[in-house]
Order: sequence, then C-alpha cells, then structure tokens
Amino acid sequence: MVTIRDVARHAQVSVATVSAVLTGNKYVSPELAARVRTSVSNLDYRPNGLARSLKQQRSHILGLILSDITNPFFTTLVRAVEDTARSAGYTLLLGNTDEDVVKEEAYVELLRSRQVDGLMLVASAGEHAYLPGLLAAGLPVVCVDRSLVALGADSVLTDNVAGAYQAVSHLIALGHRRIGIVTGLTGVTSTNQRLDGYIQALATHGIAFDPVLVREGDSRLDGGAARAAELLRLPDRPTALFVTNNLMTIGAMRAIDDAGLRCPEDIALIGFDDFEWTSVFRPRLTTVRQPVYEIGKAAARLLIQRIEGKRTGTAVELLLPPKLIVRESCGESSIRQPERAVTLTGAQHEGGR
Amino acid sequence: MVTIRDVARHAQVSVATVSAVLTGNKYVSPELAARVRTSVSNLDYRPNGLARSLKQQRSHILGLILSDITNPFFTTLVRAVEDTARSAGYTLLLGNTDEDVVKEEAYVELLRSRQVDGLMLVASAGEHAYLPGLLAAGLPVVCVDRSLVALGADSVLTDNVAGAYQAVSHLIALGHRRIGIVTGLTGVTSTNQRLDGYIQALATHGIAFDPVLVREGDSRLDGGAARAAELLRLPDRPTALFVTNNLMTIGAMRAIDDAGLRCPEDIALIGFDDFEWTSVFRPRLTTVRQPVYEIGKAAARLLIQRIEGKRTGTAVELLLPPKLIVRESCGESSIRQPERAVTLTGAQHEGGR
DNA sequence: ATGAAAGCGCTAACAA
DNA sequence: TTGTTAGCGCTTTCAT
Repeated sequence: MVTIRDVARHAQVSVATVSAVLTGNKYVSPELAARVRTSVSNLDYRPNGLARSLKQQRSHILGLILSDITNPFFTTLVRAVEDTARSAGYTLLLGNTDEDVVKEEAYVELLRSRQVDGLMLVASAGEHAYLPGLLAAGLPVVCVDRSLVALGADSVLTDNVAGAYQAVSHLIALGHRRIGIVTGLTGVTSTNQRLDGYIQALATHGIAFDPVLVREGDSRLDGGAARAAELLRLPDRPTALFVTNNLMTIGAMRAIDDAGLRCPEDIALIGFDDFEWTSVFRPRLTTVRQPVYEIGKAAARLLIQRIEGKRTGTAVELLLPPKLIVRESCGESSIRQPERAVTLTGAQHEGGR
Repeated sequence: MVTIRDVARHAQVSVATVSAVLTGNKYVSPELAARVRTSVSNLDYRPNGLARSLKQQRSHILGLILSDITNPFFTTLVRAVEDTARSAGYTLLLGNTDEDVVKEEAYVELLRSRQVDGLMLVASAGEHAYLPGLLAAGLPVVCVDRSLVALGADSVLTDNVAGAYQAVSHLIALGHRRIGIVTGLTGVTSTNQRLDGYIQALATHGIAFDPVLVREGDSRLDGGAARAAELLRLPDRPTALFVTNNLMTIGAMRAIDDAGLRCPEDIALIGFDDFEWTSVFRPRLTTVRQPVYEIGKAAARLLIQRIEGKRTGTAVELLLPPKLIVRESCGESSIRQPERAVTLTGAQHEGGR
C-alpha cells in the first residue's frame, strides 16, 4: 500500500503539502502542486478513506435500513437515495430487517459503530425505544415511508390517509358500499394511516364501518392472498377490495382468480403502490401511486442537510401527495385508453368492457 | 463520544485490557473483565469501527456494484449477498452503474478508497482494463451474472448457454422454426452466451440461422418492447419470440398486445428470468429460471473465502444450472402445475433445487 | 496477567 | 508558502 508519506517523499515535499493539494483547501504553489500530482499518479496513490474519516470524524457514509429490498417499492427508494447520496459525496451502507424490530436495532448498532454520518430508516412495527437516544447522541435519523416524528425523527412519506381516502371514495363513487380492506401489519404507521383513510371515506359517505371487512395482512404476497380469500368467502361478500400494498394486491388478484371470480365484473379491486409493469397484469390495476423516487430523494436531502448542519430545529414530517391511477380493475373501462386486444387464456374475464 | 480511554479510566485498567476483553483474543482475569464490562455498559461505549479497521487493515466491508438495483433479478441477488455477508460479519456498500463502464470504474475507485475488503461486480459491457490491476493489488473481486474469468476474476453465474438452449429447444419441440430473439446489450457476456445457446439449438435441430431475427435490446422494458415490435412487423413474422431478460419480456408482452396479437395463439413467447408475481401476468409466462439467490450466496461465499485466505489459486468460474419453467405463453397449458408463488426471501427461499 | 507505547494513514493547528 | 507534529480511536507487540 502506498501512503501519503510515500507520495511526500517521492515529490520531495511534506505530507502536509500533499494533503493540501489533495483536499484543495489550502494554497499550494503551482510547482509543488504539479510535483505532487505527478507523484500521485506515478505511484498510483489512493488516499485511505478510513484514515481520513477517522481524522475528520465524518465517514461520508449513510446507513439505509429497510425491511426488505426485494419489495419493488423499496428498490426504487434505494435507487433514489443512492443517486442523491452519491451526488452529494456519500456512499450507502445497506441493511434488511425483515420487519423485525430486533434485527433493526441490531443493524442500527452495527452501522453506528461503523460511524455512519446519518441513518435512513424504514421503521418496523414495534418499540423504537432506542431512537431518542440515537438522536440525543447527535446522529441524524430520517424515517421513510413510516413516520416516527413523534419520537423526534424527521420523516418523509406519502400522505397515506389522503391516498386511502381517494381510493375508497373512488370505489364508493362507483356504487360500492361493501368494501373489504386488507391492511399491512398493525403497528406500522402506514397501516394505521391507510386504515384511517378508509374509515374516513366511509364516514364521509355515510357508510357504516364493519370490522368484519378489515383483515390484517403482512405486506407480502401470500398473506395478501390469504386475507383476500377470507374476505371473498364471507357470506355477505364485499363487492370491492382495497388492498393496501403492492405485493398483497398481486396476492389478492390470485385469490380472486382462485375463487373463480372475475375482476372487475364480480369484484372491484384497488391497490396501493404502482408498478412499472402493471401494463401486463390482467386486469390492469387501478392503484394509488406513491411518489417513491421523490420520497427517497427528499429524505436523502433532508438527511444530508441535517448532517451538514444546513438544517436545524425540531423534526419535520414531509407528506408527499399520492395519486390515483385509474385503470381497469374497478370497472371504469370508459375512462380507458385506446383499445387493446386481450388474451383470455387461463382466467376467463373479459379484460375490461 | 466515549472512547476506549474513557472506559479504561472508568474501569481503572489500561486500554490494552479493555481492548483485550472486547476482542476476546487474550486472557483477562474475571475481575478485570467484569469491571470493564460494567464500565462499557455504564458509559454506553461503542467501539469505533473506523479506528479498528484502520489499525487492522480490514474494513469488513464488501463493495457491491451492479447495473441497476431496480431490476428484480439484482434485487434478489443483493438480498442473497447481504444475508450471506452479514452472517459472516461483513456489511455491504452499494453502487449502481446503469450499465455504464465509466461509472463502474468510478465506483470501483470510490469503494477502493473506502477500503472495502472485496468487491462484487456485475460487469457492464465495455473494457475492464482496470481489473487486472485491481487483482494484482490484492483486492479480491468476484463477478456475478457476467463472467470475467478471462481477466482473472472469479465469476459465478447461470449456465446461460444451457438455459438459452433449453428455451429454444422447447420452442422447436413445439413446432416452431422461425424464432425471433431479443438479446441484451452486445458485449455483456450473458448476452453473448444466451445468443450462443439460441444458435446452438437451431443448429442442432437443423434450422438455418437468420440474422434478421436477432435484435439487440437494452435489458429494459421499453427497449424490449421496441425490439419485439420490430420482429412482429417483419414480413415473414416469427411464430415465436425468445426474450433474454425479465424486463424485456414484459416489454415484449406489451408489444404483442399492442400489435393486436394474442399470445400464445398467434405467437409463442419465452422469457429469461422468473418473477415471483408471474402468476398474475396473462398469459402466465414460460421462462428460464435462474437460481438467483444461490448465485448471490455462492458469490458472496467465494468472495469471503478469498478475503480470508481460505481459498487461493487461479480464478474459477461457477456455472449454476438454470431451469425451464413451463407455463402458458408457449401454449402448453396442459403441462401446467398448480400455480403457486415462489418466495425468494432469505431463509425460506426455494431457489436451486 | 497487565500495561506502556508505537503506529495504522490521514488532517489541521501551529511554527517557521 | 511550506513543514513539523500532535492526535483521530484503536490493536498489538513487548516489557514487566
């Protein structure tokens, strides 16, 4: 390994001079600077980031802890965070928690010992007792997708209540009164908020809330399928389903298919989260789209501002607006785009007419 | 920040003793050890990983450089690598290259300066002139998904030739003679290999190779759609399409739909890579499934072995077997299994078989 | 069995 | 303008 001393020796200057030309925050005469630069390239010198970080007490590393990177929602989030972080000179250290708050805390500890400059957190359900201590210790934390402002952490997420409200109102406008909902895990803030939106929409339109229509899923495909199947088996079957995340919505489609029902003719379906490849699902899904990339970008920015002291004061909560994307799964084919041929193999629905 | 000196002072021992009980590789009397431990917890001491790494010349960090984490294939790969790395005490530093070899090299530089212990690389198309130097400098590198054994880097990937061969043979067995192929980017090794498999299958079955049926895609949805559309517009239209990656296959489905054709009645479609949510596509896709999780796991293991000196010698190439998953898109619905989603997450994945 | 001290590679006062 | 030097927090000989 070639160190800064080797460069100094080779260029016949002091290490301070080498450091000065490398960091660029001190004047060095052109001659010396040139000599240093040639030595650097001749020796193929590469500054040791570890040493630099240790000395500066800044690692320029961001920790990103999320439940499961396998979920397309988080995948896009990671991309946004990485892009933003990178252009600001930060690198990303990644960890999955599988919605396990114990794993989450372990990861926080790990990243903390690795001296990350800040933490981005998709909080699992459960107690986050460790958080205030983290913040008190001066480590900036911003929560994404799920809010923990109450505990003092900046949070950026979709306006889940509004999104759910829109979705359910849409269903109601189409004449549905009996609307089943498959929620995420209880305790996750987004779950509560989406349920709230559902309840508010019912209330606004004078529809009685029926607890039997509420099922708690686990945000994963199989769980969504199982909970949807339960709703479909109800004696007084709902005429519409609101499924509150992407993977569970796919599960619900499968459940509908398995039950021999057609969507949207027999049952309307509206999801949360949007897919890039939603165009090849049958029926095409009507969903509430979250501005995922924006969320990640805003969160990363906020975190970096905190780290660099460009933002101070109490924790903020950024609510980004979701958008209802109407396609076929609730039956409003009239609103639809240019007609497309539809393959009927397998399922025998008419593909929206 | 509380340092090891603070702990030493508090416990009335030397820093060497504190270090000894923390690392555990030196005998310390029970009394002192106990005193140290209480001091550690009283002071809420957390060792500084940066300092430790600097001293030990080992960061316990793995760099993972891939083209785009947004692709579900890589998403699962990351998961596998993260799981494996973590259980071996390593953390992951992540970077996206967008298939740009310049960005790739920049990232390699960055991670190198950050002193990663090893590098995992999904190589973009282009010159990798920097690689031999890296390896010569003693930094272990393993390539995933795309092989660079020729340049001296361990590589683990699917047997792409075999996979493509299977896919095309399947099509041929169903009576197809005129088979279009949408490839990935030229220069990416997997692209060449899958094209080879296609050519070999044709040759084996005495079908002439027609260059007009070969279109170079870009591994992304829109590109796949565009190239598939070109093939569908051909005067002598192919009766089957082999599309060599997941996103492009979805694009191809859209193109088929847009062209007013039905799949599989008018045209058969076979893809590469398998989806967890393939069950809600219409038609259900017949694809070549790669053992993604296994690939990631094997690659991570190999990398760690190299780092820890548990494996030496020249670079190896690990070829993992793909598997043909027959569903509906080539028309043989009769062969179908009861459709169930496949979970690829961590512990309970069922990849390789 | 414990401790003193050197030093990992770098930056940033402070001196010259 | 350039150089000397003291650490950053830790591990690890080497003494004791």
